[in-house]
Amino acid sequence: MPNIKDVAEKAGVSIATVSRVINDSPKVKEKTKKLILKAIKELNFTPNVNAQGLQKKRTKTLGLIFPDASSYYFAEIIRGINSYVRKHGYQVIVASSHDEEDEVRTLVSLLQSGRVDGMVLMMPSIQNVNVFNLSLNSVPVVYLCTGIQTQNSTRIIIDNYKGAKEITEHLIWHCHSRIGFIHGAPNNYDSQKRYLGYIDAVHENRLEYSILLESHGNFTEASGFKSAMELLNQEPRPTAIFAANDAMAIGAIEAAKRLSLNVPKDVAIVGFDDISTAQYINPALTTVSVPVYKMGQIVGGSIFKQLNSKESDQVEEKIVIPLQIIIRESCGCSSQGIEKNPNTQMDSEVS
Amino acid sequence: MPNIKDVAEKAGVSIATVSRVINDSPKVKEKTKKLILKAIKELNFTPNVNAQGLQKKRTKTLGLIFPDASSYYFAEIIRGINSYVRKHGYQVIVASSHDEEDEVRTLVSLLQSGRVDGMVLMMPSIQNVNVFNLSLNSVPVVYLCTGIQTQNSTRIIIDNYKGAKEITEHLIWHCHSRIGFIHGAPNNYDSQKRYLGYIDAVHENRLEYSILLESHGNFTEASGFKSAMELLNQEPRPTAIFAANDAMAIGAIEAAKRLSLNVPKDVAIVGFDDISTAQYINPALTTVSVPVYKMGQIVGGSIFKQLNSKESDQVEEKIVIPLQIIIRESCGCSSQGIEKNPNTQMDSEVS
DNA sequence: TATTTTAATGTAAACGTTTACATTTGATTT
DNA sequence: AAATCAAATGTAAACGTTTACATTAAAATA
Repeated sequence: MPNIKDVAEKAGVSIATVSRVINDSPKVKEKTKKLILKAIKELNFTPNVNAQGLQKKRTKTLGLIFPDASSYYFAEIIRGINSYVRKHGYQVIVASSHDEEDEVRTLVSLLQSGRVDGMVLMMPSIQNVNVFNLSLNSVPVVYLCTGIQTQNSTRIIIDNYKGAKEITEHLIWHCHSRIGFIHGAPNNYDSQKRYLGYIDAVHENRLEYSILLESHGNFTEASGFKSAMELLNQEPRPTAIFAANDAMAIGAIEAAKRLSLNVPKDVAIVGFDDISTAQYINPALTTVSVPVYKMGQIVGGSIFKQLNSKESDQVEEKIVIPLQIIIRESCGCSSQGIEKNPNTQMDSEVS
Repeated sequence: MPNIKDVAEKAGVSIATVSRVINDSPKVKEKTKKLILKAIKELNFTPNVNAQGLQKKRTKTLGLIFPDASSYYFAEIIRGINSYVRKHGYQVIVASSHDEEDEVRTLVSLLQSGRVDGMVLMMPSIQNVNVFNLSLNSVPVVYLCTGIQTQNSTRIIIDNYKGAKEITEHLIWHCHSRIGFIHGAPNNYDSQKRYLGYIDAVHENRLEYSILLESHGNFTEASGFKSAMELLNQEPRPTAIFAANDAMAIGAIEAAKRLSLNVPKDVAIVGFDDISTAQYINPALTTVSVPVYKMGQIVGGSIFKQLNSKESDQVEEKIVIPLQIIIRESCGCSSQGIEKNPNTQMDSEVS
């Protein structure tokens, strides 16, 4: 594999000059530049990133850490981040991990070893907050969908609260008064915020409330099935269920079918996320759409902003991404959307 | 950030000895080893990977290149590869790209720049075969789901042919005699192999065949819809359709519904891949399941095998992964599977 | 033309490791 | 106790870049 020295020899210049054209420094005569470019092309030379990284302390690599479970977000967000970031010549290292300790270890080692210039951390679980403020100083880190707020880092979250409140209000608009809620995994940030949106909508509209209307899942379809079973076997049973994510909503729909209940007539069911399956199940799922791909762009943008700012002027930042509720059939609106509730736009940002 | 020198000073030894314990060389006295380990822990030292990579010419990083489109495989295969590879202390760089040229550029630069020790290349499109044999010599590369066979590289493919043939035969077992086929993207390797399986099943069973039974999509749901429309508007219309992937099969089901045809009564529809949506649509989709996660393991294993072998004894290898057909409702079997065709196990490997 | 100024290029040290080789230490044999 | 050998450690060069500083070449001024 050719190195900078080979290029220098071939072009009849010093390696410093070659390095200058690689990093396109302005101070190289046009003629020599051409010469060097030609040599580079002829030798098919590519600078060694390890050597560059060693010198510059910049690797042009970003690290992403994702929870093992949420493979739907996974693909889309990676794509979003990747497509944005590659325009700037950056690469992306991904690491998924199940347990949190594992995750932190990976994270710290990626950063400390100089492998990455910045990190994106998706950490929806809210335990072990303290593990963090660790050693991430001076390295750009973006926290995605997490309750943790650390100093000098940016946090990007989706407007869970507003989305949940609006979709609950949509159910209320359908004249439901006993609305059940299925929680996601315990300690999960998103789930908790969604619950807050639900409960506020319920209270503000003076609906009936009881602890019996709450059930606890863990974001899987199976847990949604089980939780819905519990809710629907009560007397009187809820006339609507809001599950903290789509997978559980789908499980809930199965449960309703199992109990020979018609969705949405006997019980309306809505979810959160707008996973691709949502539009295909029967009835098509009314849910809150999370613009995962766009999120990727925002994440990338934020990292670069941090990368290009002085250490001193790094500020905490919190970016809230607005969501949109998607009306389909499972809420009781017809599939053609004739009965559509007009009050579904989201523009403010509360969380 | 502390470096090896700091550790050496703190432990009162030379950097060479520290390096030895980092790479756990056997020739360090137990006592000094303990001393050094302690210093490492106290300083919270992590070796700089750029410096290591520069010296050792090993980065402990693998590159994955994926086509931009197939985001379903994406997540699962990454997870599989990642989980396998991290046990060996490796990281994974992902790059997705739409056009092929882009892809090749990324690939070559990743390799030449010393960023990765090996590559996984998912390249289902069969054009530009020549672009390849380029400069990938001596670097472990695994080609995934591609028709390209290069020297000194491993190719891992799924048993498209057998899966397609079996699912077609399943339709024949249901007494269908006019079976339509919807092609995937032009030049796509998987699609072509699946077509071969289809056509052989049709011919071997002496079914009616006509070019009118073929239609061309591009793997998207929309294209499946359009292609199915063409097929179903013919007279006499096919009584069954095999789409080269699930997304198109789902589109085809929509098309049937639009034409007020009952699936599977009026027309049976089957797909390929077993994407997660497949089990939720109505009717649930009969399809061929591709064990994506397991594929990841196999890929990782193959890369390591290459990494640990001498340059000389690298051999071409072709690994064929067996698939399994999943009987659901859209073929005409009842959802309980009472009518299940017993002849659905796959054990041999032909492709 | 001689002198100053500016632009272009070159020299060499640094970045943080690994490792062949040299040296020291300690144990074993005579 | 001296001589030999093995084990443990240290020294220094190398990996391929970047960049501050030094030098040379070219242009502008006197």
